Amino acid sequence: MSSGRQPTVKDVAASAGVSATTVSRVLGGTYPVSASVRSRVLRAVRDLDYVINAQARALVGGSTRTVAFIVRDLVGPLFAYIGQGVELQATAEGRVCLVCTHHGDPERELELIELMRQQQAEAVVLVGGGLRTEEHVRRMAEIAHSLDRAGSRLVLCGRPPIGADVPATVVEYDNEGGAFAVTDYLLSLGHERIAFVGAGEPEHTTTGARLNGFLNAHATRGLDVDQELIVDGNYDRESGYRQTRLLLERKAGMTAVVAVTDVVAIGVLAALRDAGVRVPEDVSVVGYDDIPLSADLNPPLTTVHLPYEELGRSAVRLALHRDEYALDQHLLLGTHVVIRSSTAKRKHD
Amino acid sequence: MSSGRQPTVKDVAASAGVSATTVSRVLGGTYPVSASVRSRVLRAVRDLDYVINAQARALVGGSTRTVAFIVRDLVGPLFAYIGQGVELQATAEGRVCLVCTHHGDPERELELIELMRQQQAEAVVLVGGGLRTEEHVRRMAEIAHSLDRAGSRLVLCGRPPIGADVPATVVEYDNEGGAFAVTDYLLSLGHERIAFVGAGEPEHTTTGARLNGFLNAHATRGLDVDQELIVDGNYDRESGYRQTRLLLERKAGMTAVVAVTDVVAIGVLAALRDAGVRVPEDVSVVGYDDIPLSADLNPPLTTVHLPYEELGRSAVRLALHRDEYALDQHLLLGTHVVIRSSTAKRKHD
DNA sequence: TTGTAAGCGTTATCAT
DNA sequence: ATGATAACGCTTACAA
Repeated sequence: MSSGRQPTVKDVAASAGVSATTVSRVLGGTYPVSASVRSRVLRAVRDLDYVINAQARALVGGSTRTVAFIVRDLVGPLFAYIGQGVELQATAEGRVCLVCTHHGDPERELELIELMRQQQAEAVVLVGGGLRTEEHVRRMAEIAHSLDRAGSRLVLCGRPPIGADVPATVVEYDNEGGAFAVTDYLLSLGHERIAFVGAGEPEHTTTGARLNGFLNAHATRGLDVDQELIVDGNYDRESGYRQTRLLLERKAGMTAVVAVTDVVAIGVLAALRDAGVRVPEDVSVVGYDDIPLSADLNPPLTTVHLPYEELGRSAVRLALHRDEYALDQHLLLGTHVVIRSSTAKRKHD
Repeated sequence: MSSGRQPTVKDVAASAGVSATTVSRVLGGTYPVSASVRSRVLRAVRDLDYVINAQARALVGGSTRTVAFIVRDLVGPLFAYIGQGVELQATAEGRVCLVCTHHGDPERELELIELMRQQQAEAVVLVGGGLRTEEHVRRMAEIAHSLDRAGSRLVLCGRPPIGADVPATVVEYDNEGGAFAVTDYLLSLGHERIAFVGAGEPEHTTTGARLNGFLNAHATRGLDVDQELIVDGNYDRESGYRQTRLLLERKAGMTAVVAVTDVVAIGVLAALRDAGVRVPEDVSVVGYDDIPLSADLNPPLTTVHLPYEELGRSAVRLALHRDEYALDQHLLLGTHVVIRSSTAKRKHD
């Protein structure tokens, strides 16, 4: 009965007493086939437990119906939500998703794009911010052209465009505007010494833009920023914790903290709590991203809301229908401040 | 110069003045090639910006070097961490990851497995619990055989085995044992009326096993469980919130709550807080999963720790090296209770 | 060491 | 409506 290998169209054809072409037509549904033949074929398919070989189909058909998304990691809440949007839209459009993580290594990111090009992905979605160095941008532009030649599409999701004549789809949210708004909110509460935690990677687009918004909010009000209050760190909870401890130890005297992300803010909150500093009575804290758990933190976190899922969905939608849109696709989604309980008016002492 | 299509081995061969076979050998590194030819080929590859077509290679080479993981959703913290483990191990083994989400729909889960079979995935990893109905188990067993015939491997990650002679790899953690331990801990604190929140899907393996552990812990001490305290719900935060409100409204009089997951526990905590019930002074709360944020909740949550990442890594490792292991692969990873601040001795009034 | 030819499983083209 | 044949891009005998 069953040999060792998988049944192919030929096996099905033989079993149904028709040609391979006919089997293909029944399965593809692209062509008229007589009812009797159709049912015989379908029966053979069931009997043999046949499934089509997607590789072979892609080889001749042209498209793999595959979308790739490349992300820092799967566990960052923000990335996960954007990834969710990517996956949902891809599935809705009948595509399969490939996923890879680069753990913050830009070199690895480039390798992964190459890998996805080998996989003939229809679109390669880069989720989250990236490096902004001249070298990196240049290589990214080259890659965009490579993908374009291959009929694929580079999509920057949560990252600014990399050049006017670079074939890429860009879907970003307003990092600078959101940071401006939330900083301005703190200033309006009377805070004058506001720390920025997580400025460690200024060439990184996300950090850079958020830091700019922070600085601009001060500049707009004619305020100077004490450089002592702008501290390093990456996107980890640990980083927020550590840097806040350092700020406290060196008696920086801030009455508010802007964390580069909600996850960092979680570390900030923990450090303050451990040091016996009350939030928001003594120090106000804000985050960025509005990850779903931020309302359940202690205290609930004031932050900037991002349309994460919409971001992922738009990225895929635009990339797959790029012929229907303008050539230089660029979508900037809005953000808004969500006020919870981690912020309060500055207490004048 | 460049035509519209992607360069192929033939183009590279022509450009380097060699045969396609030689190009393949250079790129595959599987065969001796003279240094001069090698460098000419590599130059042509760079000049033409050639990348190999993974589909075509898979078609002839046999393997796609692809691992699929199918998960409820990407944003559930536990799933994300397990998925992270899957992705890490797959990458470490030189594989590419396909990812799909079924949003809790068992029917959809089966469809996705079929899709992954078409994609010729080397292994199909099902992350998280599943249905335990006779019908579902039967179909799952069939699928395991189908995949096996196709040279692929079904992996159940966080789900019990589905039969002795079913070709599948199983990596689970001790749901029942963990639930037993954490319930026992609450009983040892003097609690007698303990609610179980999230028993809505008893045919679901995860819920079923945890509920069993909860009941056994009582039985072992010869205690009866008031059925009123076992309430419905799924795995959402909202569910935990809603069911807790109902418990309070109907004055169930519990002094402790076991939530089926940490995410549900977050809802429980929120509902208690909103009702002015203090945790742990008035009511103790425990979760399950030990998601990374559970230490940052208000108050920090006592819960059961799972080796999430290890779970995902083992799943992939075993599946890809199944020839080196026993045929019936079954790994049961341990869990342990993590005591934080959401639990306290029952106050006798 | 290198080249020729066949074949992987599918679909598109051209017959019939 | 159905079938034969070529082609997709690659690798692996087999030959030289």
